[in-house]
Amino acid sequence: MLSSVRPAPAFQRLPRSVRERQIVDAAVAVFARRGYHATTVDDVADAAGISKPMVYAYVGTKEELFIACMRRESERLVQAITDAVAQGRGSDDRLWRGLRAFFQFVADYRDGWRVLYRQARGQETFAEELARLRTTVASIVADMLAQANADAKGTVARTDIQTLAFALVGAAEATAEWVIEQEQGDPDETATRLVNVLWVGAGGLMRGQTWDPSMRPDT
Amino acid sequence: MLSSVRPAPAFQRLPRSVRERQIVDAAVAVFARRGYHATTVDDVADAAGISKPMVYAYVGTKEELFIACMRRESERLVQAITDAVAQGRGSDDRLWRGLRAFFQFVADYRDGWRVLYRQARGQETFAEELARLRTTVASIVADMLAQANADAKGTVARTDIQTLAFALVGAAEATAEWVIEQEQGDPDETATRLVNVLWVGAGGLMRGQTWDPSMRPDT
Amino acid sequence: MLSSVRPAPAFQRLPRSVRERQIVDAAVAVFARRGYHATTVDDVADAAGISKPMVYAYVGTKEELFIACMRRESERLVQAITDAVAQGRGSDDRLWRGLRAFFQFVADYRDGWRVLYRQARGQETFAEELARLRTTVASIVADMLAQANADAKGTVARTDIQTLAFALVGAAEATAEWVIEQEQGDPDETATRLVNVLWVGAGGLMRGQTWDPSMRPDT
Amino acid sequence: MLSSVRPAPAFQRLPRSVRERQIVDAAVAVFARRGYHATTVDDVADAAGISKPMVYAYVGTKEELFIACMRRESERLVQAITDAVAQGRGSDDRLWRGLRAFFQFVADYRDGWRVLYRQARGQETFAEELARLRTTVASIVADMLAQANADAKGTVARTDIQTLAFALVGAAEATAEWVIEQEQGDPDETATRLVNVLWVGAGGLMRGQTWDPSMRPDT
DNA sequence: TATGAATGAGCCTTCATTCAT
DNA sequence: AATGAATGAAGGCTCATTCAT
Repeated sequence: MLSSVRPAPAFQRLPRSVRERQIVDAAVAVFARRGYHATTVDDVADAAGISKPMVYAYVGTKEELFIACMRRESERLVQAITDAVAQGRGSDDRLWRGLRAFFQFVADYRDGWRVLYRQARGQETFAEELARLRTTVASIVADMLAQANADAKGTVARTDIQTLAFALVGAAEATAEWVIEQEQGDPDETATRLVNVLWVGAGGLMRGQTWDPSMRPDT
Repeated sequence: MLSSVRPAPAFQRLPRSVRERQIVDAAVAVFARRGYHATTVDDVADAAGISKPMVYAYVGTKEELFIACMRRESERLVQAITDAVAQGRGSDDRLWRGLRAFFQFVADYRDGWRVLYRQARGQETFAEELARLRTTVASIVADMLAQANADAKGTVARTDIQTLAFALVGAAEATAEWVIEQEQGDPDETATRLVNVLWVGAGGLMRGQTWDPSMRPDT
Repeated sequence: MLSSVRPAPAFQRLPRSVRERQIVDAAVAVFARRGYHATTVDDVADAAGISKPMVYAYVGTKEELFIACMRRESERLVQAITDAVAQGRGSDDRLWRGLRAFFQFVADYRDGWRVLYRQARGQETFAEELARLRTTVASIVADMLAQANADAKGTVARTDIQTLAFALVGAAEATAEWVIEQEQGDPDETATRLVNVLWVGAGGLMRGQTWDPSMRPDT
Repeated sequence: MLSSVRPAPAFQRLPRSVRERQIVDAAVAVFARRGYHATTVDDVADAAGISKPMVYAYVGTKEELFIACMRRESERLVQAITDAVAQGRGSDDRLWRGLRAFFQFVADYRDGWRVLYRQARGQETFAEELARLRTTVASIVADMLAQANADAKGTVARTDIQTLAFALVGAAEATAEWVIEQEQGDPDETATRLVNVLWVGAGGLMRGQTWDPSMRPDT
C-alpha cells in the first residue's frame, strides 16, 4: 500500500490563459520546424507537454491553431515595427528604425518569422489572414515613404509609392532569409544596408555616395 | 483492311519524353491551383489523362514529381533571364532586361511561378532544391551588379553586393506577386520601375531624378 | 449580518432525489431530440444546468443514465395504463381505456415515448431492458384478452392470445407514430378506432358493423 | 529464392459488381449484429474480407453504406410482397399472401430485417429513407384494404383505411419480432393468425368465428 | 505499356470518463 | 458537494503507393 511507489500522476492543473500560451508557443516552434502539413496535432501536444484533446479544447482545430499562431506573431511583429517607427524623427530615420525592428524580430523570434513567411504562404487556406498582415506592414512603409516624398516636395506618384512599398517589404523579407541562412547579421547593420540602397540607389552607391544613421535629423 | 479488324488500343503509346512532359505539364497546373498537399497523385493522373501507375512509372514519387516540376520551371526561368541578360549592353541595360524577362516569365507561366514561389516554400522537403534556384538567380544578379561596380570603378564590397542581390530578388518577387494580384502590369513598365529605385534610389527619385530605358548605352 | 460576508455559493445544494430527477428530466429531453449517440454527457449536464461530474456522481455512466431514463418513462407508461385499465368494466372497456391511456401518454410525454420507442431499439445494449417493458405491456393486454375470452366462454388458445397481444401492441405503437407524424389525433378517437378493428374485424367493419365506447357495459 | 515459402499475397482481384455485393452483404450482417454505431467500418471490411479503403472506394461513407444496405433490403422486401400480392385472388387472399411473404422475408433475411426494423429507426439520419419504405408498404396494404372495402360495398372511410394500414404494418412488425424471439413460427401460420384477427376481429374469434386460407376465392 | 484493384499507415477529431481542487 | 482541467482510446476518412492483369 505504499502509495509513493508509483509517481503521482503528472496532472498539471494550470489556468486557462497559461495553457493557451503554452500551446501556441509550442505550436509556433513545431510548425516552424516541421512545416504545417508535416506537423501533427499530436506533435504540438507533445511539445506543449499535454495531451491532444487539450489542444482542441483550448485552441480548436489544427487550422485554427495555425491561425492563432499567425495572429500572435503578426501582432508581435506589427507592434514592434509600429513602436519603433513611432520613435523616429524624419523619414529616413523612421524607415531605418522600422527595418531594424523588423530584423530584430526575425532574429528574436525566428520561429515566428518562419511560420509567417514560409508556412503561411502556399496554404491557400491562410491567404486571407496573411494578406492582412502584408497589407498592414506595407501600409506602414507606404506612409513613411509618402511622408518622405512630401517632406522633400517630391513628385513620386501615389501608386508608385505603393509598388515601392511592396517591393521594399519583399526586399526586407528576402534579406531576412538570407541573413538567417548566413547566420550572420546584426539588425542595425542590415537595416543600414537596405536603407542605403533605397535612399541612395545602387548608382549612387557605386559613385561613392552613402547614407548612414548619423545622417538622421537629430543624431 | 485487315488492320482495321482490331480497333486501335484505347491508350496512347507515346515515347517516354513526351509522356513525361505531359505529366509534368499537368502536375504544374494542378499543384499551382490546389497546392502541394491538397493535390492528389490521382488529380495529376486525371489531369494528364492517364492512369496513376503511369505517373509512378514515368516520374516516380509525388515528391519526385514535384521536384521535377520545380526543376523544369526553374530551368525555364533561369534560361529566360540568362538569355535576356546576354543580349544587354551595359550594366543597367542588362539588369533591366533581366527583370523584364523575369516579369515576362511570371506573366507567361503563372502556374510555374506559383509552384516555385508559393508551394516550394513551406514544404521543408524542398528547401534545398529551392535554395539552389534562388542562389542561381541571385548570382546572376550579383554578377551584374559586380560588373556595374567595376565599370564605375566603384567601391562597394563584395558581401554588400550579394546582400543587395538577394534583396533585389526579393523585391522582384514581391513585386511580381503584387502585380499578379492587381491584375495589371506590363513587364516593361514594372521592370523600369524597379530599376529606377535600384539605380537612382528613393532619395534621388524624390528629387526628381529618374532612370529610363532610353538612358541605356546603345539605345 | 455576518453571514452575508461570504456570498452564497454559486451552486445549488440540493437533495439527492431532486438532483437525480433534474438530471433524468434533462436527459430524456436531450436523448429524445438528438438521439442516444449524438448526445454528449456534456449536453445532458448543460441541459440540467450542472457540471458533468455531477451526472456521473448521481446517475453513473452514460449507459446507466439512459437506462434510468428508460426505466422512469416505462414506469410512467405502465402506471398510466395499469391505472386506466383498473378503472374499466368489461373487457372491451378496459381495452379501450388502456389504449386511450397509452395514446395519452404518447401525447403528453412525447420525449419519453421517443426515447423508448426510437432510441432504445437499435442500441443492442438496451435490448434486454426494452424487452422487459414490451413484455410487461403485452402481458397486461394478454390478460385482458384472456379475460374477455373467458367471459365469452371463447375457445381462443393461450398462445394465440399472446401473439395477438403482441400484435396489438405493435399496432398501437405504429398508430402512435403515425398520429404523431400527422400531428393530429385525439387519444379517445384513436383508441376507439383501434378497438374497432380489433373487436369487430375489418370484415365486420366493411359490413357496416362498428363498436363504439357507448357499447361498453356501464356507460 | 523459394518463392513459395511465403504464401502468395491474398490479393483477390474481383470485378466491381461482385465486390460491391460482397460488401453490402457483410455490412448487413454486421450492422444487424452490432448495431449501426457499434459497427466500425473496419468491422465491415473485415467481414467482407477486404481492407477498409475498399469500402470507401466502392460504397462511400459509413452513412452511405448503411443507406445502401437499407435500400437493398427494402427492395427485396417490397419486391417479395409485391410479387406475392400479385398472385392473389380476392382481397383476403392477397392480404394473406402479402403477410406470408413478409414473414417469409423476415425468416429468410433476418439480418436485413433487423437492419430495417431496429437500426434504421433511432438514427434520425435515416428517417427519410425509412419513411419511404414504410410508406410504400403501407400503401400496398392500404390499396388491398380499399379494394376489399369496395368489393364488399363497404363504407369505411379512406382515412380510416390508411390508419388501419399503418396499424396492420405495425402489428406485423411486432409479430415478426415476437416470432423471431420465440424462434418459432411458420410464415403460413403466422400470416393466417394475423388475417384472422384482422378479418374476423377478436370479438368474432371469441365467438368461435374463424377465417382460414381455404376460405379464399379459388381454393 | 497501361490500368483497375487493393492496401498500410496515419491524421484529425471527438468522447466518456476521472482527477485535483 | 461541485467543478474546471485533463486524458486514454477509438473511429472515420484519405492517400501515397503497389500488385496482378
